[in-house]
Amino acid sequence: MAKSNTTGETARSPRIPKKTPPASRPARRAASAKAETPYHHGALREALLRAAERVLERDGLAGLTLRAVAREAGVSHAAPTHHFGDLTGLVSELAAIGFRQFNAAMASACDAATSPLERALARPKAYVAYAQAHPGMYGLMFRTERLDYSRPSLHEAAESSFAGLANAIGAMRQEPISGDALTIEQGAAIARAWSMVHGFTMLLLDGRLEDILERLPDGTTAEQLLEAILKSTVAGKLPPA
Amino acid sequence: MAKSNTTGETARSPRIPKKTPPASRPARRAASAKAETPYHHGALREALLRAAERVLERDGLAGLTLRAVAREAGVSHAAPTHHFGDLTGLVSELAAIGFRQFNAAMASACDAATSPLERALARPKAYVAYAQAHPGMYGLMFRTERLDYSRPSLHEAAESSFAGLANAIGAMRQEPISGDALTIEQGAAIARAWSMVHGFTMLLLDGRLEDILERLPDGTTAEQLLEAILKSTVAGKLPPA
DNA sequence: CTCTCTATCTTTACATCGTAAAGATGGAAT
DNA sequence: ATTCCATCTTTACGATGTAAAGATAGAGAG
Repeated sequence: MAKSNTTGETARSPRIPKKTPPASRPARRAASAKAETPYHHGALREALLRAAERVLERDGLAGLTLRAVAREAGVSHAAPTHHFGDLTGLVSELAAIGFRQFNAAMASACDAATSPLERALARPKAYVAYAQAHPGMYGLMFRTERLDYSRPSLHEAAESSFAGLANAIGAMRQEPISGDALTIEQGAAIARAWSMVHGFTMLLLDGRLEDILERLPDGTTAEQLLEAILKSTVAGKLPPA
Repeated sequence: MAKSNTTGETARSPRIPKKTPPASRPARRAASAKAETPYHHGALREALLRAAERVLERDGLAGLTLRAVAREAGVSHAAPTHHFGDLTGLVSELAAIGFRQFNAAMASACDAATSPLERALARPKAYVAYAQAHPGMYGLMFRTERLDYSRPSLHEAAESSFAGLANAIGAMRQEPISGDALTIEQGAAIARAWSMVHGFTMLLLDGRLEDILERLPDGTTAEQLLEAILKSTVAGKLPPA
């Protein structure tokens, strides 16, 4: 039954050029401009991750297999093993990339906001927008059971995402969130905001909100529904302008 | 790539005894008291579904395979094909059972409530409680991508679950929900309630609320956190006692 | 400059899975 | 009593994850 190998990870040292990284291999592969898949050396790890993201968004979670990624990158089916050790490893590193993209999208949306109302709506709207733009990635991050959060990259990226949420809630309540202690009200506020947006996103991606959307006036969009939810939630809780 | 056979379904007529159903097979398998797996005849379909639920709650979603279910039921690995046609078929029928259990749990919790506050909290609390008691089933119903909602049993059970939610929201707002048209406020209220409880449940089952729970006063439980969320959400929106 | 080492990649192999198709079996209808 | 056919088993095939052994080529030592 798959043996549940969570500790795997064969890669001894992921091929970091120690000396003279540039111009050491002069003319083996025509520089690296058009070399999508640098045959035996170079940046296979990154190429595999890019290939994995392509496969994921093209074929969905079920299509994201070690062999499909290797095919997409043009290498043998066992090549990913040396870089990620495991399917769990590859998937976890890709999820870490997803969390970083996700955090960046929300941060930039936050920066663009001006009024308090905008600042309150910017994050959740960016949250849902990212999931709609990258449904495969969002599913990888929140639907898969095959993630190894003990990996530093994934742990850090997910932690950073949570910290961003906590800070946003703290800012909205005008009381900075401490790093190591929360009141029950603070915890409830954070959990409520995250639960609502995450739940909305999952239900939306799963098509389960169609039953609601098609009963709303003419062509109401999911974004409008989300905005209605957010405004009714945030009503009266904003700091005075 | 699995060919995505969604239409499969071989079963021509699922062996419904047309005449003289009882006492027609007198003493082949020692009645049906201790006969867990009635060899060649009887209720293999139901036995498979029971076996599937056992496998699911024991080994999780990843362990729920056609062959594992067949092993658990003590039949050959191809036997489920004639009853469910497909892994999608088996999984969808099991999910339908899950939805029915789920609906029954929430209905009985609703009936037991007396005060308006209790009535408002009973459903969401029963929702989360069911998911915690049957994490495999809840994951099957809401995490799997391999469900076929065109199957009548699953469609009906899921629809009934949604109707129960809509009615509860309508009762709380003291304005019965129409079957075919919703105002934006009604849709937002339904989507908000569902999103929040579903999101909370998913985050809780995925262990993602641990970061919050361990920062709360001493040993605050998930139930207490949920109650704090619900009370702050429902504050001032209840009909007068 | 040559030789060896070793990380990287390929090949081969195996258990498991879903699914299709053909063979066996036994209750039920004629 | 005999035939039929739904049900179950057997066999087979392609796909997957993973382990292990073989090939390759860049890097470092002499």
